[in-house]
Amino acid sequence: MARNKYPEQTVDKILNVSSKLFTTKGYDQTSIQDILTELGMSKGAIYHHFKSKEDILDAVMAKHFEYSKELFQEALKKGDNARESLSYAFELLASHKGARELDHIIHSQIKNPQFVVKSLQKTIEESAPMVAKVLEDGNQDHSLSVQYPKETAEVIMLLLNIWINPILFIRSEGETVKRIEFLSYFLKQLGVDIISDSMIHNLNSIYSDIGGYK
Amino acid sequence: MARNKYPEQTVDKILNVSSKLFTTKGYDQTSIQDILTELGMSKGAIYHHFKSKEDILDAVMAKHFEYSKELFQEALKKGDNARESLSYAFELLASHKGARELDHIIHSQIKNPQFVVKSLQKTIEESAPMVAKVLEDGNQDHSLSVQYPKETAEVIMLLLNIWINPILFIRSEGETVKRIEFLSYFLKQLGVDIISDSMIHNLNSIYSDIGGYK
DNA sequence: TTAAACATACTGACGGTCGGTTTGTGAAAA
DNA sequence: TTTTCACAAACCGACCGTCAGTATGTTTAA
Repeated sequence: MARNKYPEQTVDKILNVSSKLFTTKGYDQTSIQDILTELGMSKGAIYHHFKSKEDILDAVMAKHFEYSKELFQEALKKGDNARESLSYAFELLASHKGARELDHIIHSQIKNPQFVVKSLQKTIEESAPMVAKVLEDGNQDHSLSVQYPKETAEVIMLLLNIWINPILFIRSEGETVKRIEFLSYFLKQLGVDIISDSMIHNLNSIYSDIGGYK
Repeated sequence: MARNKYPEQTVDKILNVSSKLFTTKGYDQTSIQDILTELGMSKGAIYHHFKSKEDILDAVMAKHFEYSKELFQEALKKGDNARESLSYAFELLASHKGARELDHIIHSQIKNPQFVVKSLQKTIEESAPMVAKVLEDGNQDHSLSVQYPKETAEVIMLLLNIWINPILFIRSEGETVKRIEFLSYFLKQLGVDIISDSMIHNLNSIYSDIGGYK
């Protein structure tokens, strides 16, 4: 089989299988051959579409972030003002439905230093600016009052992704609840009162399901 | 040469050379052979003392954290109360003298996902508890008033290590200054008023020297 | 017919293993 | 006290399997 009519489908297949293997086995522990075997393809195929293994990882990450970006933007459309919009968006991301999609990624981060670092960078470069914009909107429509919107946004996303998410650090359920409470508390101090009790409950039950607790 | 009288010296040599190579070339980019060549030793020697390449990395990290731990504990002895002690300790860590020791480590993190993740874990598991204890002391002697000492400590150390440190994210000098200001501001909100203007200035000039700015 | 889309055989480097060698050490024998 | 010797720690280096990446060929849509 050569000269496929729809090479984009091939690229998609490669990304899907790679994503699955990277997140289940870990990036280092997944060989190109593993991907090829599962795909029933050849090395020529993969190296025709991607220039290196890391190039595949980058594409996988980009795809996932693209998805959560759309999810987030969609949720932002709800609510009467910026504060409510942001609340909705977080609630959605924290809901089972939304989080499930990212389950296997989140869960496998500990095995994947590469994943952690890449997702850190994407968090700062892509997610945080979106949140920052909403915070600034909130300052405009007076639903929020945030002194450092850009920095606050980065810290929120950073803490959510690597501190509260119970993957990097094995801990008990209670500890995660306290972290979420802390985030809520300190966001209030900063004039961002968006985390509801139901959201704390939701977040915690998600993390509990994922199995990050000892 | 076999059956060296002082094997600890051999272990030390291995760790020193490994640390240097890991931090200059990156962990993945440093081969066991690179280490052996620089040491003038054999594979048998290295695999006699360490069970794997990652085992060497762990030992290197442990050694560095041991050093900064001692530095921190020493600084804590100064000051009339917990708040002042903590201020001193941060000031020391932020000073040129103290930070220089960690220069090459910090500077090379971007090349080293393994380094970032390991240092994240060490930060939470070792550094943060030390800071948390001081915060609690501060609650006792009424020099501080912190509602969530444990969580606050973790967030401080996390932000210092991976958010303010301009290694993971290339940025301009002004952006780092703003992050430090933000940290100072939000610590005050949390009842931890320990970051002085001179410290902000110091931190920034350090990061500037290291060359994390574009 | 041309170039994109694959296939296949191969290369070099790397982490780790393993059988073997050297030598410090502690205790028994002289 | 001195000598001897068994043992294990320290070290050597050839070798192996694996893996990312390459060189070169073959097929087929346009």
